[in-house]
Order: sequence, then structure tokens, then C-alpha cells
Amino acid sequence: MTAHSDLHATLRAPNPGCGECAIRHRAVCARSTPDELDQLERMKYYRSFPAGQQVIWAGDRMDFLASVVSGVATLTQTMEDGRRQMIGLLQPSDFLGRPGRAVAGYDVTAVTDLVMCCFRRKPFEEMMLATPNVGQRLLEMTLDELDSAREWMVLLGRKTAREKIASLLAIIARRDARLALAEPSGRVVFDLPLTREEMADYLGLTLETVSRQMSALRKDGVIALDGKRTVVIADFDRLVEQTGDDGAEA
Amino acid sequence: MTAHSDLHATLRAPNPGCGECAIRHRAVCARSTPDELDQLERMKYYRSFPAGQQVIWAGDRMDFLASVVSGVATLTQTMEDGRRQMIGLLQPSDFLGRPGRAVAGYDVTAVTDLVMCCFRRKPFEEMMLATPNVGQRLLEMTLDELDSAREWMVLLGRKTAREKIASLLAIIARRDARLALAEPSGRVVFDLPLTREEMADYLGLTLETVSRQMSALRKDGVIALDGKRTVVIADFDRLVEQTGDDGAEA
DNA sequence: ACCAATAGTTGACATAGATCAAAGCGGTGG
DNA sequence: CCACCGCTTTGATCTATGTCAACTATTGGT
Repeated sequence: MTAHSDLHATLRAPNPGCGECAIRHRAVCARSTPDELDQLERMKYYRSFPAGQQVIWAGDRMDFLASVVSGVATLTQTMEDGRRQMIGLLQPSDFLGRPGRAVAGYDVTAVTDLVMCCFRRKPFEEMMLATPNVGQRLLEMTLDELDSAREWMVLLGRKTAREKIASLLAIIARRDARLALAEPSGRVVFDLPLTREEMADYLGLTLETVSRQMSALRKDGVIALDGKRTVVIADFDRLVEQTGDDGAEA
Repeated sequence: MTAHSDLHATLRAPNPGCGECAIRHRAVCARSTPDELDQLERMKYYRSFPAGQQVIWAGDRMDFLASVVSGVATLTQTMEDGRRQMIGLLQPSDFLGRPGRAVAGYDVTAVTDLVMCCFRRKPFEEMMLATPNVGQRLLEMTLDELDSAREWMVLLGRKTAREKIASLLAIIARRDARLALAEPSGRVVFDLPLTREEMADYLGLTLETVSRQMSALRKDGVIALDGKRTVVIADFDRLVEQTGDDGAEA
């Protein structure tokens, strides 16, 4: 949980220095020189969003680009008749926005309390032209995102409901482990940041199917639930066997 | 790789100059200076592949990066039990390979006769570090690919079989039109570069469902077929209505 | 403490698309 | 010219997942 003061509103939070930043070594700024960090420092501001709040609507003008500092945000696309598909899940150090395009392509929502480090668009884009480090790092990050989007396409196009759920759980477990700099194995415990409906939007399923498959995995002893949101995995490898892919994946 | 030389094999084609290159203004080299083009000229070689030939297998070492000059190639991922999902469709000017990672992540197949302009990895990567134009252009192209991967995720996760087929036809029609620098509208005619099975792999369907939906669209007068592969669209807007999205898409 | 609201579960039933099977249709090589 | 092969179409049936609906559990407000 994070600082927000009044009720439902976006907050401009105080501006920690890049030196102490938790995502310093993974974010767009990972390769920036001290001099560049100074510049970034001058164009940046923190914003917080409470869980559930919309960060951006598709079609909105976005005058900033940003790194997620803490919390989780989703990117979703909604069809005219209301069908929704999640197309991205932003975690700490992930980047939001597209240099060179000021109009958002999709909805962005804070699913947990969220803190973002926002860069004013104009100076950020100028910096990308003037010096290579940010751009090079962003290319690398974008290639990684493209890879995971492609893995996601396999999930959406070819996996069964059970495999989809297992894959999502494995992804979240891996991400949590990564923040702790470990590879998950054996017993793993984590909190689901998503509701059943959000999981369904992620997986191209209905929330009922998600619920049923969670129950099935529980009945089969692959997972256990502590409350609705805390997931206990007795044996991580056993979970990975249910994902349909060969374990060697990212 | 894969230098092999005989009958059904890859051909090293003569090396046209960048000056006359058809994809010069859209490919990774779009922003390169004459000086940089000279450098690229020295690190590049053309290769041709006949329709149906595998360009790369997932896990192969790739000592080059490349632009598609002409023809169409697919990127596909195969699960252990044989389920396949197409995760990319490379058209002229599209880029293949990942700077900084020499191992292919997925299978690449020529679905039509294919010509690629290959760059030796080492000098290409050095050039990306030394000068910004290639890297900046590649970032832009990668962001575009990420956008279309995300559109694709919506298709895979939420569209009906009929909408998927209509979407694919619209995408191919748009691509063909783009090469002729026009927006499709009214009557459009094009050749499908894919078999029914490849379409199915693209769309997360079976080939039977693809065939049935093609027949249904034909019966409903949305499309007409001339042979199996030539598609005639009487009214492009009518097709777009069947895609499920609001026409304003890329 | 209670109520209302939100999130999740479970059941009964419907259906889009998968699966299994057979047959048509062009091409190509003998 | 025929036989074969890859591709496609079409039909009959099956099934995973969606839909609709009722019920339960949890949470936060008064």
C-alpha cells in the first residue's frame, strides 16, 4: 500500500531522487549516466493512483511517459459491444507510453495502488534524440515486451482454460520471485493482484470459467487458496507441468 | 545456418545497391545517411528462399539480422504436442532477428518465394552502437509490431471465427494496398499468401473452421473467390463491418 | 451489528468451434 | 490420359467453454 491522501484522487507525490530509486537498474533509465539522470530528475514527477483508478483512457492525450515504480497496472482494449481483452500487465520498472505518439492507444488502469515516475514528454523525447542510452534501453525493453506478447498469443490462441490459468499463475509467481531475485521452485506463496474478472480479461475467458478452473486446480492439489487472493503452490514444477509449455520458457 | 547451396536450397542472390532498393524508405535503413548506407552495403548479402522453405528453426543460431525485401514469411511457435500458433507475419520491409540475441526464438518459414536482405550480426550491432539512426528506426518498427501484436491478442482472445477471418482478410487487403500506397475501399482484389491451415494457425482456429467461415462469407456475398487463393471483395467497408472492430483501426 | 455492495462459487443448459470422416478439385509427373 | 497428392470443402457428431441464474462469502459503511 502506498501514499495517497485524499480519497479517490491522483496524487502528486514527493519526488525521490534517482539515486535511491528501487527500479533504477531495470527501468528505461537503467543505462543513463549520472549526467543524464540529472536531466531526468528535472523532467520527472511522481504520481500515485489508488487501486481501481483509471490512469488513462484510450484516445486521451498523454503528455507524459512513465515508469511503474510500484504496484500493477493493466492495459486493456474494449470492443464496441463491450468485449474486453487485456493486452498488457505493467509491473514495477515497466514503461508506459509511446515516444512520438501523444495519443493513448488503450485504457490503462491501476489494479493495485500504483506509483509512477512520469517524464514530461517534450524533454524526454528530446533527450532520446540527443543521447542514445534511453533509446537503446527502451528498444531492449520493447523487444522483451514483444516476446512476451507473442507468448501471450500462443496462450490465447492455443491453450486450454486450465493451461491458461496455470500459465498466468506461473507468470505471476515468476515475477514476484524476480523482484526477490530468485527462481521459483518448490513451495511458492503469492498474492493475486487481479480479480477473477481481470484474470478472465487477461486470458480470453469468462470469469465463471476462471473460477471453475481455479477450483479444479485446487481440487487436484496443484494450488491451495488462503482467502480468495492468496495462492499457495506446493510444488512449482507441478504447476508448470499444467501450463502446456516445456518449462524452459521465460 | 545454413549456408547450403543446392536445388531446393537457399540462394545467395546478387547484391543490388541500396539506392535502387524497393524497401529503402520503409525498412530499418530508412533513416540512414548515404554514409551509413555504404557501411550497410558492405555488411549485407541477399538470400532467396522458395515458397515453403524453412528459414530458421527455433533455437538455431542466427548470425544475421535481415529485412524482408519481397515475399511473405511467418513466425510460428509450436507446443510440445504439436499445437501451432502463428505469432508474426513478415512482409516486405519488416525486420527479422533480435539485436543482442543470436538464438532464434521461433520458427521462420517462407510462405511465398522470399528475398531477404541479410546483415552480418557483428557489424550491424556495432553500427547500432556507433550511430543512432538504425536503432531509432528499429525502435519505431518494434513499437509498431508491438501494437499489432496487441491487436492480434484482441482477435485471438475475443473475436468469433467469422470476425477473425474478416479481420485477416482486411489486414491482407490493407497491406497490399499499402504497397500500392492506397487506402482500400470499394472493390478490392488480392491473392491470399496462406493456405487454410496457415490461416488457421494465424487465427487460433482449425482449418475446417476457416474453410467453413470462408464459405459462409462467400454465401453472404461479403467475399467472392476466384480459384482457391484469389479473393474478390466487392465492398471493403462491408468486410470491415464483419471484423468486430470500429473501422478506425490501423 | 446489520445492510448493501462487491467478489466469488456452483449448477443447468446452450452453443461455437473442434474432431472425425468422407469426398471433391486441381495440378503434376509418369 | 490417368493416378496420385496436397489442398479444400462439407457433413455428422462431440465437447469445452459460454451463458444465465442462484447462492455464498467478504468487506465497508452507517
